[in-house]
Amino acid sequence: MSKKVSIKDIAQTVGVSTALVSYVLNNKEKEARVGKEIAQVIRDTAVKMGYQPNQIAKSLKTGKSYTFGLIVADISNPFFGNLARNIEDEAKKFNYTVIFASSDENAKKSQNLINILTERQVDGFIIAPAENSQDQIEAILKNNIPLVLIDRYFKDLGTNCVVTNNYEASYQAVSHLIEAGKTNIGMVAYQTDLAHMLDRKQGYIDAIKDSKQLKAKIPLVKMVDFNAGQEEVEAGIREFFAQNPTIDALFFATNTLTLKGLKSLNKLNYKVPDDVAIVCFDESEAFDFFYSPLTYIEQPLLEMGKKAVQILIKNISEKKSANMQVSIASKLIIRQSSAATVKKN
Amino acid sequence: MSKKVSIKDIAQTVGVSTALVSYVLNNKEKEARVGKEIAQVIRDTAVKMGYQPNQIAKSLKTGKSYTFGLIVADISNPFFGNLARNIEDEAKKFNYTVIFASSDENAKKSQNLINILTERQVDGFIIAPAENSQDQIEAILKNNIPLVLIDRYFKDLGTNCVVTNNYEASYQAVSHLIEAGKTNIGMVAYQTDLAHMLDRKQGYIDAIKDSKQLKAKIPLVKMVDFNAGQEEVEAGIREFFAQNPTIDALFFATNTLTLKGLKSLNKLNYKVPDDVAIVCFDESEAFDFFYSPLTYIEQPLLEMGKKAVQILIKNISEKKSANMQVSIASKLIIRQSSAATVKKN
DNA sequence: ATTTTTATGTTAATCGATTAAGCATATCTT
DNA sequence: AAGATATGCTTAATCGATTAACATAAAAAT
Repeated sequence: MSKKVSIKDIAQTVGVSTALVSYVLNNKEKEARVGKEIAQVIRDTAVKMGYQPNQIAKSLKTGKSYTFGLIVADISNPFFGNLARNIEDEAKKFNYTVIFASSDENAKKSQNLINILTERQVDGFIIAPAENSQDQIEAILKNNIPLVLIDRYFKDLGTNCVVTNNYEASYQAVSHLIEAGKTNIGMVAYQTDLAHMLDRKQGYIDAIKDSKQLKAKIPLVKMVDFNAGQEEVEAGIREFFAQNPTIDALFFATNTLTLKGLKSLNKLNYKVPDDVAIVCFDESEAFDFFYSPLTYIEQPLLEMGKKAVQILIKNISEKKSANMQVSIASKLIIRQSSAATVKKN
Repeated sequence: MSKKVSIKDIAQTVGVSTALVSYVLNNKEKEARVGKEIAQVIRDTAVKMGYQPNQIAKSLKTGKSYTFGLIVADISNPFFGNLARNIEDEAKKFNYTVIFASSDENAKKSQNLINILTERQVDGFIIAPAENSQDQIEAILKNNIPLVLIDRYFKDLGTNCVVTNNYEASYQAVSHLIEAGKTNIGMVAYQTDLAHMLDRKQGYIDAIKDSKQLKAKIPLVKMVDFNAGQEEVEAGIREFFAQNPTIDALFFATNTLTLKGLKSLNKLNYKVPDDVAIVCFDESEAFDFFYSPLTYIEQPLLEMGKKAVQILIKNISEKKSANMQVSIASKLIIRQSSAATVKKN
């Protein structure tokens, strides 16, 4: 390492104290009443010597790292990748940098990541919490580290969170299927207690129950494990149809489930939308290429990312947890996969 | 912030010096000849008080941040998201943490990110360099900060890099199209001087020229701007066909180009593979759902990510740049979109 | 000619660790 | 018994900044 230039080096070259250099380079000349000429000399010398402040030293002294930790389930999932990108961009506006980490929906990993990031003195966390990570979240709060949950949240924890209107969006999506004439709508969801998933489920259930059109108002939900691979999902769907042969529409709870589900339907030779209509939560580049373009719920990832950062920054600067629960509306994008049933005679 | 527990707090509680605490908590009891009993007391107290080392302070003293910077074009692009994930996992094995940033193929942004990360004292960089960022890379090298380029590289810079065999993979892919009976194979590529793209182009060109089968050995390459949206790509492809009406196969240079290209082909009503056969570099979840599943070049993202981290760690620990150029072979996945032409009569 | 201001700088403590060097005691050697 | 060795712990400098408190010379005021 070709020894980096420090404030001390500049001070020596110019022939002043390090204090002066610090004041000037932090634009505190006014408060510190630094002479105009010497200030200019210091600035010029800093540039000439290629000075780059040591953010680590700065952080140690000021207690602010200008970094936050982003913990998602899996950064390679485009849903989180997109979210991460929006968070990154917004964070940059406030001179913040983001350390990311993937928890794989695993509470143990999650705890480990939180520890690592805490040791690194992140100024705050943005977390899409894994199941059973409630204690961890509470611990962060107790340590007074600013925190915003994103995508998921815990009902009985009054933490900051930014989510979409899971219940309403699901309700609307399912209602749309009902209006399209579907009479046996099943839902495929992840087996989890995470509130956002329960909300989506409840939205589905209530839409079914509230329906004036449906004769059989019996919700049919197929649960699949979070870490289920293609085979498990396929087996689940096969079973689902076996138990409920009259299903004529499926509502998928996430993009990953949808992708595996569609592959399963292809294999099982179900035609969309004639045999089964489809609506799904989240989007995917792939949905545009399915032979019957998918109707999906588009989440406001840009707004969610932005908002999460803004709340976090606010919390950091005001150092009291304002506890904002923000819900941003999703949008149902209607396409072919949920086309109205044509009456056959 | 409920004041964090420091080594000093532990020292006071136990009634020893901070040095002793430091030695014990860093498992240097042997070297420092710390008494067995007191060591245990220190350890217990640390746990009881919930001590978490301040990594920032540690970094300042030791000069190692156990962090590296990952700069890619766009973390929301699944290609980079996947790479990032693999890098994250491998880094974790060495107790490293990753700060990520997206350069948007923009040299100015890239320089800005490099500065920010340098100030944060990252121990090393993994970069998928943007066009015209050669100087920046050289500057990092001159500063003796360990660096590994990934995905892309610069021909005349002897830096560490981990890439796939772009030339050979393209050559093989195009040869496959030729064998499948295609006679007018066009390539759609990004307009850039980045070596990996030139390699892909050259692979295409040479495969055409070396062919024994082809009558017209004239390479046809359509260039598209890096930041081209759907419309520009569509216009480009329309033009491409207008100028070369006999094109019966297209080789796309990246996943993003492919996605836009396929949408364009759909709009222009070309059928795959009958009107145009398709092969593309990179993969995408979407490729599985195209009506004619795509033949594509699968890059070894896991190996690339791992290798990049390993080289970086090695460079960091040995503090001399070994300069390894690693190329890992891609794999051609053949599916319907490049099916052999059936002779019509 | 003092005293007060004003203008400019410097000193030194501090953030939370690490670690070489030093200082007692105790235990061996021969 | 006297020096050598081992054991156990402390001191204090250091990493690269920030910043409150203090210092001093020149200009202005009285």
